[in-house]
Order: sequence, then structure tokens, then C-alpha cells
Amino acid sequence: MNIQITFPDGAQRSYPAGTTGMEIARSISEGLARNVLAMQLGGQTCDISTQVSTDATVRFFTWNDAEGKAVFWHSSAHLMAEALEAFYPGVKFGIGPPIERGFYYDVDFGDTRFSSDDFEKVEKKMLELAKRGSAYERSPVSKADAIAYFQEKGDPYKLELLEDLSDGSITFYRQGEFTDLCRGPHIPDTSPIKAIKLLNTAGAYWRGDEKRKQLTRIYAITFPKKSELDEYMHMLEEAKKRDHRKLGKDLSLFTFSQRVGQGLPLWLPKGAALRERLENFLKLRQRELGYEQVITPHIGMKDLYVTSGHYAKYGKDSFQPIHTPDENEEFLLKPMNCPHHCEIYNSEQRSYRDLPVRLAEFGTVYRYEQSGELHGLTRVRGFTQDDAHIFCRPDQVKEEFKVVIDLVLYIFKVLEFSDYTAQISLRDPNNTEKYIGSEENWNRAEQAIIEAADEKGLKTVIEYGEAAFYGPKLDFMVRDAIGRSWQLGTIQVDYNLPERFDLTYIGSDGQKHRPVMIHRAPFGSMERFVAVLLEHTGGRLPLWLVPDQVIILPISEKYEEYAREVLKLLKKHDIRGLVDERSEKAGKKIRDAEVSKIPYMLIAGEKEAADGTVSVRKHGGTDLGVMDTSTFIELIKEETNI
RNA sequence: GCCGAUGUAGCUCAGGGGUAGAGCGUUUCCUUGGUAAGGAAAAGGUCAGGGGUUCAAUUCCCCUCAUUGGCUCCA
Repeated sequence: MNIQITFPDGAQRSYPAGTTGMEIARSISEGLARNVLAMQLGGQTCDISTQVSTDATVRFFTWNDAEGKAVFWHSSAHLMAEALEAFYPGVKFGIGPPIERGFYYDVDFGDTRFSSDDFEKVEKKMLELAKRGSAYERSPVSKADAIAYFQEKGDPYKLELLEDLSDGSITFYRQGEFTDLCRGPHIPDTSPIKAIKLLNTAGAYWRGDEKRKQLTRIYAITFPKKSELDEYMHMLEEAKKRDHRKLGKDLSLFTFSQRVGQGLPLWLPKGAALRERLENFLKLRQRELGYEQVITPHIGMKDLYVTSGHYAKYGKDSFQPIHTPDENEEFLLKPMNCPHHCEIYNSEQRSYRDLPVRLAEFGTVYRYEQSGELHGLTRVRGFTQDDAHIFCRPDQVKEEFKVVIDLVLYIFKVLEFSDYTAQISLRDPNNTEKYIGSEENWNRAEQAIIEAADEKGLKTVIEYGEAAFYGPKLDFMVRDAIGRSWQLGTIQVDYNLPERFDLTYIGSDGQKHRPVMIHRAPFGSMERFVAVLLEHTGGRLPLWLVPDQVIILPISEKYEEYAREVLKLLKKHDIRGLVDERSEKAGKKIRDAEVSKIPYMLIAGEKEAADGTVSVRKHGGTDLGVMDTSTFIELIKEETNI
């Protein structure tokens, strides 16, 4: 009996029933047969050795497909486990999945220590095993047999995993000496794994549960070619150069001090000026959009946070209260600005005609983050939010929300963040007691966000269980240099704080009504935003933001006077720059200016001094030639006009 | 907070039981130059902090702090 196989391009071929994926691949071309790693059969990814017995759609995966890579890395994880077992008999294995780049395996080494010193021998062993070309053999097992196997082997983790599996759906995969509980699929055999690198180890709680045993997670990556591994390692090196912590140091933007405390950034003059420019940029836009700036203190009475609900939720896990000589007095460092802003709203009676009231503040807040999760400027304990709270009528929520979305997108556009994702965070439907506020309000808020995002044409992903405890939110996430995703802009609807603070406005009916609150921070925080901006630009900040826009390079001492004159003129036009007065050759000065990423170099020598011109070189090497100083000033003005 | 790694000059790093080294940077002098590194000299260090072992510790051991890769967490 023959079966019809349909390929992704729509072509069809017929084969005898029971033909394997590999045979089908070979019938297409020898090259495909050599490179194919797995296949998709009727929507399911499976081994290439699978026999096809009914009409089906088939797609082949090679290293060039994300699916192919995932299978390759999953198989590599098994190979690593085999190598580890060879060195450490009796080790127990948790899970070993592929990840976005590479794979990991969680291992319980018992009393043995495993660290980066042991990487090399494992890599060597893996290569040796890979060369044998052992097949990955799939075998269905009964649940009883599976349990018996791992009981015999003494692996409690696999036994626990087995508990959740139903009989009949369990398969083992074996390659060489190693057998693992695994759904698959896998590559045909180990031979395509040609380049292997163990990357790092980490402690990882079994099943992500802090209370359970911590296993050693080994991260690694493999490739079918040595050159691809080299390329990958090189890419990692390059990414390191874009790390905002390095750039912040190189460009003298910020620093940390052990004596001030961990996670408490110190902004250096250039960094502070950069941040101020960003703040002014946003302030200007917000003024146009009807925001009013306010200023509130860094501390507030404990009662304020009891009222807001934050104390009950986070009091114990945060910075501890501040006491005054008056023993009844207790203050808290503010972990957010909303309660203060609510009190400002409450300071006068509001009419429906006054709404929306939009209160904005670059508010510095303090949060006790666990020491292990602090990271450069992206995760700190003291930071400044570009915060604002919009108090509006229920009928204005969606419109206000849309305007805020526009504001975020405007910022992303100006700063050329094109690679962002928008995430709608809703309640965890299985754990609703985590949240404060009524069911009805939550539903309304969630609906408003979904609709506003939809009407703005935003491509969003919905995450359940990611909402704040007081309301759902829309977050904008941007990736850093090494692919980690950070939340920047955030917009949150809140029906709860208005209740708790008893916020009201007088409606057209003369009655009191409850306003709705929207929290929003388009940058997220100044710290995190600057960090991500640095990594995005690799330190080559846009001209309007960069600390030093221009450096003037006199060819020799004789032209320093002229260089200073030019600088004076530039400063008159609000152009930021400096003169390199060192006794170095032009080549050296240019090199140093390139390294410090200054956008424009003005070379001033005999000819320029005589004619009142400058010779303009852009960062990166473009020579714009000689021009009048006034022409250059116009050029800068044009480019900084945002 | 937990598991691992790291901490040596302003920066990047080497070294190693007998009180420290390179490159870059800085300062000074020579050089006065044309689009990515001119030459010479000098200054600069409680080898993160504390304790221990030792005749002797920056080096070995322990603790603390900080940084860092993850995990957990993230208002």
C-alpha cells in the first residue's frame, strides 16, 4: 500500500507505507539525507527514523532551522550526560533541555564538586563519544519498567518526573552507554556533533522551587562545525564589549562604591548630564500632553503604605522602617511614588471637568532586591522612575491608555529601538487571591488594556500570572547585548489605589465618583533605560544625547589658540566639545577620539586657522572635508533636531 | 538569599610561601606633526577587608565584603 507525502512547498510524492523519514529525505537528495536532523510529521516533531504509515505532511529540519538546532542541542545534552556519567558514576540527572542558544543539564553530583576546571575533560570525552557515531535509539517502555529502571539506577529526579507521566506515553532514548527518560526527538546519531563548549555552571533549584535541593546546572553549546563554535565565541566576546557596565566605565557615566552600598549607582558628571537630557526630552513631550510635574519626598509614613496595601504585601521583604526620636513615628523609604501622588490628588476637590489629572515626577525609589540579582544599572536598589499617574474617569481609560502607548512608541522611535516586544500581563487565573481588588474591576482593567493595545495595532503577547498585585499591565521589553530581555516602559491600570485612598471626583450629576488611575513609565527607570540604550548603541549614542559631541584636534601647538576659539563658538551654540591639547600627532589624537566614540572630530591646522574653517571627520572614518565653522554648526543643529 | 567563579596600579590583566610585574592611561621632557598608536623618563599598589597556619602570607586555609554567571525573586 502506498501513502501520499505532502511537502511544505505543496509537492506530493507517494511512498510505500512504513517508509522512514530518512528514506524519504534520501529520495529527495543525498545532501538532504546527510544534513537532516529531525522532521515534522503532521505537526509533530519526531525522529528522522520514524516510519510513516499514513498520508501525511512532512517537513525536514536541518541545522539551519531553529527546530533542527533544538533537536541537535537536546541530543547534545544526552551526550554530555553520558560523558559526565563516565567521570562521575552514580550522578543523578534532573532535566536537560535545549535553550535558545545551546542547552543545559541539571545534575546532582552528590558530594563531588564540579566546576569550570572540569570542563575541558568533559568536552574531550564528549568529542570522543561523539566520534563513535552511536545511534540515538528510541524505545517505548511501560511505566512500571521505567520506574524499575530508575529505582535500580537510584535517580530520584527521574522517578519524580515519571510520576506525572501516564503509562503508554513513556519512551527511553539510549546512545552509547547512556539511557534517559525522554520524549525526544533526537538526531540519528552522535556523529554530527563536532564542536563542543561547556560554558558555565550555576545552581538551579530542582523544579525551580527555592525550598528544594539545588542541582548543578551545566550550560553548554555544540555545533556541527568547529568554525561555527569559533564564530559563536567571537560573537560572545563582541557582546561583552557592548556591556553597559563596561561602557559606563569607559565613557565615565556612572560608578558604584562599596561604601555607598551595592546596587546604589553613582552618576558621574557625564552620566548625570546624559540622564538630564533624557529627562528634559520626556518632560517637554509630557508638557505637550498635559502632564504636570510634581515633587514628593523620598520617605513616607508607614501608614501611607498600610493604606496603599504595599506594606502588607512587601513590608517585611523590603528596607526596614526608619525610626525617629519619637518612638511612635515610623517612616519607610518610598518603594514607589503612587501613594504620594494619590495624596496630591486628594489635596483638593476634583470635578469631572478637571480630569484627567496627570501628575509626573522623576521619582527616586528604593527597593530591597536580593543581593544575587543586582546587575549593573539594570537591576539596582535605588533608582529613578520616569513616573506619572493619570487620574481619569472610567470612560477616559482607554483613550488615555492609547495616548500613553503612543508616547512609549514615540520614545522608541526617536531612540531607534525597533526590536522590542509588548507584553500584556494578566492575572494568574489559578491563583486569584494573590491580587487585591474586585473581580469586576480586574475584568474591566484587563479588557481596557487588551482593547487599547489592539486598537493601536501593537503586536502583543499575553502572559498570565505576570500582573502586578494591584492591576494588569502592558510592558515593553527590550533585549540587552547578550540576549537577556529587560522590561523598560510599563503602563498599568489600577482600580485599587483609588479605592484605598478614597479618591473621588464630583460628576456632572453632583455625586462623588471614583476615578481610575493609570501608572506609567515610558523609560521604566532612568538607570535601566540608560543601560539598555548603551547596549543598543554600543556606546555610540545619538548626537543629541552624547556627552561630548565634538573634539577639536589641533595639528600642532601653534593652532591650539584657534582650536579654543572654535570651541568657544561651538559652546555659544550649545554644542558640547573639547580640545585635545596633548602634544601628540594627529593620527594619535584621531585614534583616541575614535576609541572614546566622539561623533565628530574637527582637525584644525594651518589652512583651517587661516580660513576660519574646520576639517570634519565623523566617528567611524567618514571624511566630510573642510567646511566653514558656521556650516558645521548648522550641520550639528540639523542632526540634533529631534 | 542559594550554587559556582572572581577580587593584584586609574583601566585590562600576568605572577606566585622570601614584602610585586606588563600594556594602556597619567605627569614631565624631547618632538610641532594632516585623518586609527612618535620617542624618553617618572609617578602610581596595605595584592578587597579581617583572622589563622608558617621563621616568613599578596600567594595556603577560614570568615566577611564586593563583583560576576545562573537559580529563586522582581512594587
